[in-house]
Amino acid sequence: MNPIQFYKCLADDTRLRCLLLIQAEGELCVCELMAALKESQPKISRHLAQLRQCGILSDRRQGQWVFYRLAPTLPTWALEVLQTTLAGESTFIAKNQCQLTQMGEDRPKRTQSCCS
Amino acid sequence: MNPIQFYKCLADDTRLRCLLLIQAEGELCVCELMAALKESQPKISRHLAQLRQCGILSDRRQGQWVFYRLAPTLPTWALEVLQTTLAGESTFIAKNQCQLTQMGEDRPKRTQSCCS
DNA sequence: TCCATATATATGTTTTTCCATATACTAACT
DNA sequence: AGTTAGTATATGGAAAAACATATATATGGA
Repeated sequence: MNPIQFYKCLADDTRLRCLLLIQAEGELCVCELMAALKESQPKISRHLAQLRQCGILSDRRQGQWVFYRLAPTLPTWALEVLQTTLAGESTFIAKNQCQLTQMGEDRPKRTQSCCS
Repeated sequence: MNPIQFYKCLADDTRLRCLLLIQAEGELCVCELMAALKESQPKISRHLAQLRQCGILSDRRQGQWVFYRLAPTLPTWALEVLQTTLAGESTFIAKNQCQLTQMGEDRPKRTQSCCS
């Protein structure tokens, strides 16, 4: 993981919020991030694609939804950077977490990967 | 410290090298960073000014030289991010550190801040 | 005046965003 | 099974915005 490429990924409002939310929640799909950030679908999708191509996120499809999580191959130092940021600036995504919970029953249900 | 502003500062090759070098060495002046990075004076100076304006670096003048160090007001999480990066990607600045030592006796001498 | 550093302007490049459209999957109906 | 409609996500292309760099010039201290 090239540190410049990594930090360029964190240096955008949309991407950093997505990353910290995914880190806090474990796994999120595009429509959940749209709701949490109140941003358009292409915008969210574009940034997630960039994060995936850089090796920061990995995705899995479950039916119509695509769920994103932190890539298991992410170097330890990069994971620590994300954890440190979330711990030190937890208020940064507070509003987004609130807006995520407001989805209520509209949030897609996760099925375990064993029997999807 | 706004995390987006912070990460934008790290998301540039020149700035990240300067930051990690300063962190590794404690304190460096413009001409030392010019030698370590083999970059022009205005380029180095401009990036250092940005890092200072963002509150990541602080400077002190000693004679003709201006020394930069990490700002004492830097939030803990931001300092930890820098430390984690340096520890995890120490080879990133290896060549720059080598080029810095090649300055030899041309490196400006530090006098303690008490009697500058 | 000389040296180290800072800044202004202009320019070229990268990044971000928007709109439209394409793909992938599901459900319902026949 | 095949067709149609609906939902979720991805992507191509163009316009706009942000960023980095080079050259020239200014400042400030010895």
